Amino acid sequence: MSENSGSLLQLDSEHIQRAADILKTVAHPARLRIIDFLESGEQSVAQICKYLEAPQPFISHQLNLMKAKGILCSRREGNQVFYEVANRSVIEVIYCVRRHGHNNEACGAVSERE
Amino acid sequence: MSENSGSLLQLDSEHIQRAADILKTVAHPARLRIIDFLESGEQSVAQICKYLEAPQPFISHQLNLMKAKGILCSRREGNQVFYEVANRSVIEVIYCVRRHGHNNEACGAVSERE
DNA sequence: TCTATATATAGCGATAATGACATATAGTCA
DNA sequence: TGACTATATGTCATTATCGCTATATATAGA
Repeated sequence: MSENSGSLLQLDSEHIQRAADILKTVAHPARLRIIDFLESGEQSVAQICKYLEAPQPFISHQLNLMKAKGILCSRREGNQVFYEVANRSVIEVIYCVRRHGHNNEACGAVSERE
Repeated sequence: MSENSGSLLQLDSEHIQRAADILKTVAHPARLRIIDFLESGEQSVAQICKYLEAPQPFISHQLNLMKAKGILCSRREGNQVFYEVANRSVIEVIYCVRRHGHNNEACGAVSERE
């Protein structure tokens, strides 16, 4: 009855849309590096800026994007704001992609042409 | 010395870029559904079109995008072309995202506002 | 209150992704 | 060869994303 008959991942359209949304948000070099940096624990905006060597408004924007998607959460302490990864499973996603990269390097599966 | 000191995921800029690229390609409802559909094995373009109820040029475009990134691979048989997932780790990525979705549903971590 | 610091938001031009459509190519069979 | 089926490609308007700059807000301390 459902549109996903035959789907082993059991993704209905709602889950699909949500998954695409999360993935799209993570699929950005700066945001990946931020998540990577936060993997070891929370960091202030200033520390993240320093680590990525990027302007503060840019970082703030990326942080807010990820926070809006529930990927990060934040905590204010004085006039600093600390961000951390809200859900470890996002880290897992990146691990998977990294593993994918390695597998592909190994077998040279990147074929741009036929 | 490297730019990723402190990074536990050990992603250098090359890997970061590649990971972002893969994720960006996967981060699309139609492409997610295609991967989902192909999870159980190869399918022809026509079968994928039927499953997604989408026009053939649209599906072909999505398939070619994913093939170019090494996510899918294809095989011609007569005048049909069969596509399959080139690397199981992409499936893992989707599993992770799905798990992420579930975790977030459970704890209601999606906070659009402060 | 004023000032300094830390962070967030708004506006904008450039660029890229999306999806629809028309058309081209490849293979099969008569 | 020609007709037919299956798939791929090109064009294009719309929309979304990107990253920069200027500015706004929030907090702390004097």
